[in-house]
Amino acid sequence: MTSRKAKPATKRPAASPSAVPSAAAAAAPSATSSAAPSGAPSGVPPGELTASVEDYLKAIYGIEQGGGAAATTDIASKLSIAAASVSGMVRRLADQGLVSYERYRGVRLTETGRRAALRTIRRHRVIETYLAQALGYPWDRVHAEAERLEHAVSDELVDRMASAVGEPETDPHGHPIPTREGVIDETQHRTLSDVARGQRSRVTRVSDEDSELLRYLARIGIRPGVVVLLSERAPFDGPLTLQVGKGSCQVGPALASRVMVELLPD
Amino acid sequence: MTSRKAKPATKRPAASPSAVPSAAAAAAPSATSSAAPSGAPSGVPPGELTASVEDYLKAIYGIEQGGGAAATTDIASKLSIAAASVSGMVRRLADQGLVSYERYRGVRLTETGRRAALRTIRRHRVIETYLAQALGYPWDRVHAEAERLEHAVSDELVDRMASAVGEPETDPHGHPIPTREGVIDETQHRTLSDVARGQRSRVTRVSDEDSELLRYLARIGIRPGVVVLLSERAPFDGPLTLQVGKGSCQVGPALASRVMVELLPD
DNA sequence: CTATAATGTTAGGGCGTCCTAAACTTGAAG
DNA sequence: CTTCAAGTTTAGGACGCCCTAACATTATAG
Repeated sequence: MTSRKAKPATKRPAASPSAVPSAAAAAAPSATSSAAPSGAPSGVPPGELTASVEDYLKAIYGIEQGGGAAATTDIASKLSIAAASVSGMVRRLADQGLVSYERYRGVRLTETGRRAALRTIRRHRVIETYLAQALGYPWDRVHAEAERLEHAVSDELVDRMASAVGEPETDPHGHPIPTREGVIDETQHRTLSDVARGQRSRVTRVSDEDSELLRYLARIGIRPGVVVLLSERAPFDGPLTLQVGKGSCQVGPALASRVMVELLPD
Repeated sequence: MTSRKAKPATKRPAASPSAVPSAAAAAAPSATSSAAPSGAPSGVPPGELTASVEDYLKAIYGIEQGGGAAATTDIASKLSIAAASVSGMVRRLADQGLVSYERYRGVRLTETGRRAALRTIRRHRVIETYLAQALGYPWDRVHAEAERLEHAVSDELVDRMASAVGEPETDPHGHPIPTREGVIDETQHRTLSDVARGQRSRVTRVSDEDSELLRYLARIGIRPGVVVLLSERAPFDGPLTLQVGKGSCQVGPALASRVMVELLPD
């Protein structure tokens, strides 16, 4: 439950007395796990989600962050599976009350689904951070390891790992770690591609899934916290010239779009 | 994301565990089904075993340690599944060359199966040790956590954990940890039940699966390394009286049979 | 050396997850 | 408004792993 309180009763669309608010159904933010006799189709003992389901929820969460509902094909490509398989699974997720779903219209996480997604994301990022800080894992390999471990660790272990590395707020790639309570910073950052010529910016996050990209970024000195000056940008989506530390380098748009930054004054 | 999609079977060559002392291997009399039949790629690149398969191999290894071939029902009860399910799985294990199997005659690990089992056992025990030593896990809870993690960790992570806690030779319950190369101390220890009255012995290992038992053992001071004097033994499989440290206690045969010891000279 | 008990296997299902092929929806372009 | 491509769903399979029932084999006891 990240968005404090959120919508339940407070956010009704004003005076309109028309008591036919469409299928507001899925919203039903029935508190935690308990009964929820009315809306909930079939209960899922929390913590009983399969690895697959957790992967779907994570994927859907990620897609929703960049727009409205998650489309079948987007989910499919993010998970590297066939779109047809997604259709089937999505129905099951809906049956479990984790997503709301209208055929041909995409998927949205319910509050329950969102919480489950954030729990998995927390696990993933805590594990990544722990591996890097406590076990000296290189930052380009923590993702793959966390991808498997996130489905196997207990809440207790995650909490112990988090506290062992000082309750970190971001993972090694700069992504925010949800709290135990499911609160996460959802600020959208712009990427290096959005930075104007002459602008200085500070790297906040980098895409973490591509190991090779991460190794390259490390080599040219780009990691969260580093300040970058975009000194030149070739036209037609050409390469950008960057000043990083006391060196400089040129990067293509594919890389630039994977580096998130915040603009610095002046 | 997890890349499923196992179409072009192009996985890593699965780093072979270096110096393996000769593979006496499956050259045994008429190995059931040695190689993959033509056509269907039924070969299993090592390291691609499912969690279930790893559990079976571990169970079979454990049963073989206490006698010859592993019986279907023993495997079933160790894994808490129906005997019929074991029959089916065992056939699949044989197809993969992990066990040799003769109907109605029980199962034996092949050399390949044995190595796989030991790798899983190494993972399990390294994880247990790491959790206890590096993260302060209580010894009665490491087993359950390791039981899930053992199927998810990479070899690299296991090695890093092992080296972080000083390449331990035993887990927190005293069980020997196989080396990377699959070498393990298979000495059979006697249990407290086998100790004669007046004998002193040193605890070497304790059964690790029962969390309650472990808590109780901790309470009465029994852990690997501790010296115990068996001062009294009631007849008819009755309780034993032990001197542990400067205290004394009485324990029943169920507990005594779960504590492994080595006898001390008088 | 038979009965019967213990043990093991086959038959027939079910669930979860994935796949390909084929049909259907939707939305945008003509 | 029709047409078509892109996106989505259904149909029909497959595989892994589990289950219960029923049947087969082996072991044991009289």
